[in-house]
Amino acid sequence: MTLYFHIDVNSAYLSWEAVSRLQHGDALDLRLIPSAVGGDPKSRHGIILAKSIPAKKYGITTGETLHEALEKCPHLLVVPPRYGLYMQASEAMHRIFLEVSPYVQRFSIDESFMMIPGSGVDYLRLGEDLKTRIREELGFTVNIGISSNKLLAKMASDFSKPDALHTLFPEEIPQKMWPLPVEDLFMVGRATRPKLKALGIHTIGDLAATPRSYLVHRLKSHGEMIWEFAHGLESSKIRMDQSAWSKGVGNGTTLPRDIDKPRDAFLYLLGLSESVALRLRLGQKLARVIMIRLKSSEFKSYTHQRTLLSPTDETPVIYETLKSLFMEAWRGESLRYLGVRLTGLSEPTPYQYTLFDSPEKESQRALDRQIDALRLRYGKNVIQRGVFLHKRVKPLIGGVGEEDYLMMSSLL
DNA sequence: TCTGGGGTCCTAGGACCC
DNA sequence: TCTGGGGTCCTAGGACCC
Repeated sequence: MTLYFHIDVNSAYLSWEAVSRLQHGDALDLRLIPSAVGGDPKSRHGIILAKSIPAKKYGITTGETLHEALEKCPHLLVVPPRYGLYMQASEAMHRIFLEVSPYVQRFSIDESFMMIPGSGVDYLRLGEDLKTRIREELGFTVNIGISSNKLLAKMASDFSKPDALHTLFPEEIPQKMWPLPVEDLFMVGRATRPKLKALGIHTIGDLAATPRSYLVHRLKSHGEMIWEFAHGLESSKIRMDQSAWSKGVGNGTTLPRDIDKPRDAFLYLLGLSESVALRLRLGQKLARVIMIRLKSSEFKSYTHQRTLLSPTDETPVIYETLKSLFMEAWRGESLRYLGVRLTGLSEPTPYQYTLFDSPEKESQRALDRQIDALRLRYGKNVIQRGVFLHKRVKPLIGGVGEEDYLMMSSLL
């Protein structure tokens, strides 16, 4: 029988912070005290990203505001996130996985699936050895779930934490999975949960006992999917060699303060264009659809998009399109967030010039590439557009920092 | 000191073509 | 003047995940 493992780092960001600090001579282990990784409230990024187990005992939850967390636990130690460090830790763990099996799917920065082919494998031993190896070589703990498909392996890895190994084979479903609250099921989120409650469905077992046709009637294809999940039915394969994104790439940011002038919005859009276009070019893709996302100070979010005649990876084309999209979409209210997303991706070779492309097209692409090379070699701050001088807006906004460079560094 | 950022997939309506 | 159906593409919004 083919086996699937799901490996999940316990309190990932916080564990990695703790390990890094210990390695750099810090005597304090963040995992042993009430602590959290969180953003900066001054720039309106103040939410809890990860918490220690002692912090959890105070009722602190991921996603809540730092303000709320500090009310629950005034002596909570909060440290800022360092995404570059987390990418390194994730990479190191991934390299260990590949020594165990070539069939590894990275599901997120701290979760992976692994397929173990063949029969007669001592999977408990294999799992325990993997846990031990990660703990001894990398200094942090993981949960491992084992089953005959990815869904059940993922459900198993969530059972009890930390540093635990669980199985959830089909015959164990009634005993181990059906008693759990329905919101513990993968793909039952905060919108589906109340709908199910209204139907009298409170546990995963209740969901499994509900007629499939009834759920399809009420919840369409989503209902069908979660009914199958409740029965442990899932058969997707390991998806290998996936980049972090394959359908689209985006960057967005909550603004340090509300803005209500297009001129201010344009500066952020330029910074977002630079980072998203750089990522697109590093991934060697072109995009045909450009989308802007706006969020008002009242948290009302909306999007506007345009499909281009020919796909592009050029920063100026993306930026000019975004300005135009902004002017069409903006409802005149003050804005809290601006985001950019590029989809409709294609391969850039050979570049398809249209009849109307100007000769400057070639030189613009060459310029973009030279700037990319400089940023990769000397860091993202080595070169920036003049409009950002003496401004507080960053010339590259969003996740194009150490993390993406690290992802790409194996190519360079 | 209110509420992050980066993804995927699905649905529904309208345009457009045959 | 009115009446069709199917297929594809585009757009906007919403649900879910980490």
